[in-house]
Amino acid sequence: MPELPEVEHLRRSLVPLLLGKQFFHVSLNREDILTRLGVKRNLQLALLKDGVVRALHRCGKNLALEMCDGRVLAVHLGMSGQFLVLSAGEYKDRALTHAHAVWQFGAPSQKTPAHYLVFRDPRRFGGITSAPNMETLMRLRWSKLGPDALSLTHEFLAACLISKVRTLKATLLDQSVIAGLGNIYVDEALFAARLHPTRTPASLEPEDVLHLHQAIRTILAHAVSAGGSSIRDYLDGKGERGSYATRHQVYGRAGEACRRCETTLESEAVAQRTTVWCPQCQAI
DNA sequence: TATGAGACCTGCCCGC
DNA sequence: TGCGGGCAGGTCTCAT
Repeated sequence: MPELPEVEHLRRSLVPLLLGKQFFHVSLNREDILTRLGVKRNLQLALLKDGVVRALHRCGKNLALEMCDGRVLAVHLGMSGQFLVLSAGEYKDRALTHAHAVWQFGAPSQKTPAHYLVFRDPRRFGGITSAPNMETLMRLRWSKLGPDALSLTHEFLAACLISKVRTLKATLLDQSVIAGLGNIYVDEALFAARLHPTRTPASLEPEDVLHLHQAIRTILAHAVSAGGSSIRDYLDGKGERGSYATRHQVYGRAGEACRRCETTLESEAVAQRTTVWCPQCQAI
């Protein structure tokens, strides 16, 4: 279930593998995973055929490949999405299921694809979006997202929480408020800030907001460094797992002892998501 | 306009 | 051992 740390780690792992490389062949095995923003006619063009990768961008949980000619392909991994770089031998050996889109790429001078970039997504909660340029992608999609959680300022967090009446959990999960947080890191941040997930943002004291801001920034930074949390499906661009799951304080630990106070962690659905908290450390 | 609830989807786990 | 049901969760759509 890739959230901001997993997508940022994926972006960093793909940069040295893809930057300056050219997509010689592309294939799309499921058309319903592709959304086109103003790229109606040529499917191959929409999928970046012949393009040379200029940059990889990220906003929240979204990743975008920008070509030297301006074309853009945005990727959302959903719950089970993977964006893998494989050698020709690995691609043939692994016979990947649910490989919805495949690009063959190599150095522009070679004219011979040496590697495969594979988008696979068994549960199909993710997808790819093509756009003629970054401006179109930003205007039609990314502008609807809140600020990226890694660059979130204390002042902005305080401002966007002040008017909200729903629960903290629901507010922090809302990508239009803050982009990048998902179920794992919201639970971890609320535990670190000692805030109960069902509290309303409007009930927070200024020091609560300060603690929450520090918790979000610290946890995300540590998670990015650790390569993210591999719970089930997540792998980075090289097919490697992240190690941050071993450092989770609450997520996935319902019924176990709190690592701070030994109280048994509780679990309940909040904002339609399984939520784990410590009733002692995170008292309402 | 803001918020909550349901649907989508499939692999995994557990109980029978 | 095999089958069936429940669970997991990010985003979109619809209802309130």
